Amino acid sequence: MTVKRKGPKYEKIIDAAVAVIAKHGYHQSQISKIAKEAGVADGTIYLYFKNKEDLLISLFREKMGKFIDTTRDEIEHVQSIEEKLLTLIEMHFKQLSDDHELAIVTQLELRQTNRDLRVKIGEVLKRYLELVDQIIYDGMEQKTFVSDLDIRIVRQMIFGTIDETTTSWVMNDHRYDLIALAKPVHQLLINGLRYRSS
Amino acid sequence: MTVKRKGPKYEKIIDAAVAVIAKHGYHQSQISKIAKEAGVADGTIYLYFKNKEDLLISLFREKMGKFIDTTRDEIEHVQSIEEKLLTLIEMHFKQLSDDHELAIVTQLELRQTNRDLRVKIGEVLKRYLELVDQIIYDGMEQKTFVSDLDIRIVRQMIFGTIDETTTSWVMNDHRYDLIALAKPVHQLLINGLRYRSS
Amino acid sequence: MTVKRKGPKYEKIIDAAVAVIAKHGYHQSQISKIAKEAGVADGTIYLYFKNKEDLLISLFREKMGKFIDTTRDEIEHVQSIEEKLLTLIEMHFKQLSDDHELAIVTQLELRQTNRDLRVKIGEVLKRYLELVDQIIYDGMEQKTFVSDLDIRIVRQMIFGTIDETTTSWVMNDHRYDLIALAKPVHQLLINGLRYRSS
Amino acid sequence: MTVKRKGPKYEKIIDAAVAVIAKHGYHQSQISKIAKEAGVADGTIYLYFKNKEDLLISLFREKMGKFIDTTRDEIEHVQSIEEKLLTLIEMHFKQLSDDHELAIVTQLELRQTNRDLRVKIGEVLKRYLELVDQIIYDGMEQKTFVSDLDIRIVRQMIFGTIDETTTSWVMNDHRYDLIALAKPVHQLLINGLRYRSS
DNA sequence: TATGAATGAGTTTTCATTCAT
DNA sequence: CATGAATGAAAACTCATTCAT
Repeated sequence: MTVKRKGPKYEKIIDAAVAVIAKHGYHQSQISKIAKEAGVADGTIYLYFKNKEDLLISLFREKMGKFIDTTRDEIEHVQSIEEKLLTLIEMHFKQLSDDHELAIVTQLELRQTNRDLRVKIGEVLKRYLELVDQIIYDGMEQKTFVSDLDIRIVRQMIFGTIDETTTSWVMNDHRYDLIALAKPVHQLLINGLRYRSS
Repeated sequence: MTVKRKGPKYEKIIDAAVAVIAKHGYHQSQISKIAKEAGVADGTIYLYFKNKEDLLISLFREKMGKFIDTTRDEIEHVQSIEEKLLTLIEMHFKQLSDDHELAIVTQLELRQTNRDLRVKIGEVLKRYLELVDQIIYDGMEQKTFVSDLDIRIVRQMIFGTIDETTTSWVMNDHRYDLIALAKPVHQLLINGLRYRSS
Repeated sequence: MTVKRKGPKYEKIIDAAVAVIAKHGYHQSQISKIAKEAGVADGTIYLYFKNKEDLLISLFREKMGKFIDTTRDEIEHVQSIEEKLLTLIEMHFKQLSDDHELAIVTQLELRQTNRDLRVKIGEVLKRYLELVDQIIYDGMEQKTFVSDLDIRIVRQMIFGTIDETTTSWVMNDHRYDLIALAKPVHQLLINGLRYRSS
Repeated sequence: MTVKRKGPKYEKIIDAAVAVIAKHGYHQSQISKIAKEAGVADGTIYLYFKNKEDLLISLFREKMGKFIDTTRDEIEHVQSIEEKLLTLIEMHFKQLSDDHELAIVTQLELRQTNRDLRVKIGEVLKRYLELVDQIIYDGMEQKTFVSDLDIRIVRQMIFGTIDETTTSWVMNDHRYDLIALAKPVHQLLINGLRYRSS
């Protein structure tokens, strides 16, 4: 039994899942609750998704796919490496600022899943990390960035910083303006901690 | 019914929990499995812990407590701010390198818990983040670090980078030397990404 | 989650509960045993009842409801107060004689439940006691009964006598004809203990 | 391993059981709680009682034994049959009025036990019912009471009425004077319900 | 395509009882 | 005599998934 991966209900179910998970938390998001929110029967979900894990991965894949595509498009439109990094950060913060529910789901709730699911989520994230890697690589190439460092470490600093910043913002109930943090975060990543006189 | 929070079995049960969770994953770590590993009866666990959640929080509190205390002691023994930050990173990497099971549990498995438990884990982590904050604060005071930035952002960069680096290492099955990454990570945080001629 | 309170399985489960409790006793009547007797899965019971307590209360309410309705109907068809009382007693004895399992459940097993459940059972019984009260009240009104006594005491005598008689019959394994006791019990309640010459 | 059935701790444990059951209810009266109330260790209870059921039966036997002995003594001191019945009722109400805790335990809590235990309780009660039977028998002999009725039915009326009256009083939190009900209850049992002109 | 009633596997926790000290 | 730490059996309930309609 193969499943349909499109149709209006496909998206409706995914959006319902995001809404339900954001509102009730991962462990209180039963299939029946998601089905009700989507306005379909429980069984209908299994016409579009193989099982619950498949729904969650699909959710992450669909939402992150658009997230990554949009980010990539924006990055292409700017020239300098430093600006590309700034754009990446801005887009990250902006897109999650624009969709609080999605932010809750990706930063908090979907991390409560089991190891298997998280491995698959990691695979989706790879495409995003490749974006980061490309910026780092180009920056090193043209000597905008220091080039004697392991690219993985740099990637972990950039992603770790962005991710931690976003998670803190979500855990503080989106109380402050996340987008405003893009510039100082960018500056910090570029210039580092060291104080330089003059 | 109040519980005993000490005695040889208290520690034995916590260590058993770490071992079982590291081996089988959070969701496959039933009380009966932990009891068997600890060499006690299921009911004995409830003489020392109120319930399963209490066991997990206690686990985190005990292990993180030592982790934080050790880190603080080491930091006090060095003078310069930059060295203090290096020591913090080194201690973080060293302690988790020395205990792969604990690394798996804190970086991967204990993050799969529900919101309530994670909030309590967050409270334990606060003491660690205060260590970080102190270094940042002192560094800004004495102009070792740039001082025009929000201390929270700096904290999020430092902790996010360390945490992401550690998690990647765990997800790659501890295949490489984590401690060796302390220096380059430290350098990166201090100097930032910018290439500087001269 | 709201539950369905009707359908063929609803009744089937209640009847299974009566049978299982009558046979194995209250404390040996696990949900799994009742489900098996009813020919449904354990989980199905929770589609029709909120929890085990809800099943037991529903059982009592359904069975006692019919019991009371039938009794009331019969009482209405007789004219004199004394006959009404006799009918009440006869109906009580007859209905439990006709359903030994129900007699065991209501007289012995359901009294082993906790205070909360017994309070709710008491509320159902109230409707029965109102029947008794009505007879007493009418009897006093029209001077068929002595009227200078507390109605509560009279009610407690009538109900206490009927209930004790029934319980004894159940505890003696229904060995004798309960219905045959209706007339002498009635006579005793009406005439009292006193010997009256001629 | 045989148990000691006397000594100061034997009584202390029984009294503790009454107090704990009256206060917390039958199902919340764990051995450990009773032991604590009695000021002994859990294990000590098993030096005096075979098991928990044995403790409960012993409790009932001790308390009911005194109850019955006292009642019998009082009955012997009065002459007429009618007065003997009145004395029985008065003693019943008086003794439970004097010990509210005991009243709760015997009327409500100890009835929640399983069939086996209740059978054994029934055996203790037999001695009490024999007292009742004796009064009925003598009353019939000397034509104070009607003599054409089954003695069991009369016993069930008398005991059922007294028991139901007492239980109602306990369930109404001993709010009214139980002893005051002895006379009207007695009168009702003797004279019955029938209104007699002149 | 869609439904939703039915399934049944799986786990935490309590507490009477034991027995080494 | 007395202790109290340790034992381990036992049961209600949830929810992802199926399948007859």
